[in-house]
Amino acid sequence: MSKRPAPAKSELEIARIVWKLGGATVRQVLDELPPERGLDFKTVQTYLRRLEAKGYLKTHREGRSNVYRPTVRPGKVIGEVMDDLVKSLFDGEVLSLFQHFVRDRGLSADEVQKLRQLLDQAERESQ
Amino acid sequence: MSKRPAPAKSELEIARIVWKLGGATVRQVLDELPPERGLDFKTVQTYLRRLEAKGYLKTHREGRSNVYRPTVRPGKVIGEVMDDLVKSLFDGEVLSLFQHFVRDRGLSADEVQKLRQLLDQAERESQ
DNA sequence: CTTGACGGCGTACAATTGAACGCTATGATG
DNA sequence: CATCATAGCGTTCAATTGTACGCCGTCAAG
Repeated sequence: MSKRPAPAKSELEIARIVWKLGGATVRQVLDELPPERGLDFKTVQTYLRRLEAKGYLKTHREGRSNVYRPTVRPGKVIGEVMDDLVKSLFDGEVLSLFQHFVRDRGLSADEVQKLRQLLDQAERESQ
Repeated sequence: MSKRPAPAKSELEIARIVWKLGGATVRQVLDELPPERGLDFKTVQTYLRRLEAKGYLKTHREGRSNVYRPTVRPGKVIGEVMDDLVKSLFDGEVLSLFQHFVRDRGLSADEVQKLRQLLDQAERESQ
């Protein structure tokens, strides 16, 4: 059960692109990044290598490039990151997190409405 | 407008205690930490000093101890941290974050109900 | 074939983070 | 008063993170 090291923030940014593409080379990830992000090829390469080392991606050779692909469901990774954050910022109470958004930060009417829909839907599906 | 450096995770843990107490000495923070956390006095001291350096706390002498107290509203700090996270993990879409909880992670019936209440209340207050 | 571009792999390197030590001043106690 | 514990302040130190460079092999174009 020895946990993988948590992904760093920049790593997550990269991982999300790999998830979106299902699998990708350094170049493909780089092309997918907003240009104003201004990351170097080698930098992206490093992040991908690190994600592999941490166990979030696996790689296999394809031609002269490495193709990286996910080994863990995105939802699971995001879940781990969020749980950790909720634990350290909201005493593990998801509701406190929601409270922050609804009360402190404030949601737009549109967001509120969409959130209601989400809840209705989840309820219908789960009963 | 030069932003304060974001608080690190351990720092936030400490800051939350200061917020809860309204102001605190190293010793008071230490006493408030769960004992299994196992942090040393000096370590807590370091985190408090760092929070001060980053501009989240100010300190003044009281007897032989320093009392640290907040300089920024907790909601604001949490807001900054959350915004950053939502940006890097959900493309800045708060709704995607909610989606993660409602769909992927799943909320208990109780949590759903409480969340609905939050929404109702917010709506009533804001119109 | 030679050359140049591209990519892999190892390495670098400063900043930040997590955690704590040592020296020193000071206030409480025998 | 002498001693001891406590707290401050400056420092340390390894690990992680953000970002990238250099060397080396290979494939494609002249």
